[in-house]
Amino acid sequence: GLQGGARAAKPQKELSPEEQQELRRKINSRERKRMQDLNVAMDALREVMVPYESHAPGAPPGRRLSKISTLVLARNYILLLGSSLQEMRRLLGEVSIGMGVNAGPVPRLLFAGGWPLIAGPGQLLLT
DNA sequence: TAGGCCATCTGGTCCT
DNA sequence: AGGACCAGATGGCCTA
Repeated sequence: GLQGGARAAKPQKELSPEEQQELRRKINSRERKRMQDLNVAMDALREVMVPYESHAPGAPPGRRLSKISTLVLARNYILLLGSSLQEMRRLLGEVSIGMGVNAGPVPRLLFAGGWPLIAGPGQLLLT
């Protein structure tokens, strides 16, 4: 019988060592391409995070963000945007109650200029 | 030199 | 069947 189960599908035809080598080369090449595409996406995200560069945990000024820092910081920033939106809606609600929907100045949203530092040095927490 | 970060290879599993 | 996705292993490079 088939010891260990018949799950592993064996190739229709046995491959010669040369063919095996060629197959490996193709698989490796695809994997490299996949990881390179991932890195292109990571760079695009990094580009949007440049204001963080000098604040990256453990990163001296001018140092590019590591992958992990890029992801953690991006997540934190998204979270911050979410709460900012929530706060903005709350303020807008106050204005419309006090002055009517179409009247009055729109409350100024105060952004501190640049990106808030969410994760300080040594803080790489996913919470 | 130890630790962090990274690219690559590899074998396994999942999906089309 | 073949490609995509994933995680473990390994070795190189760099910095404190």
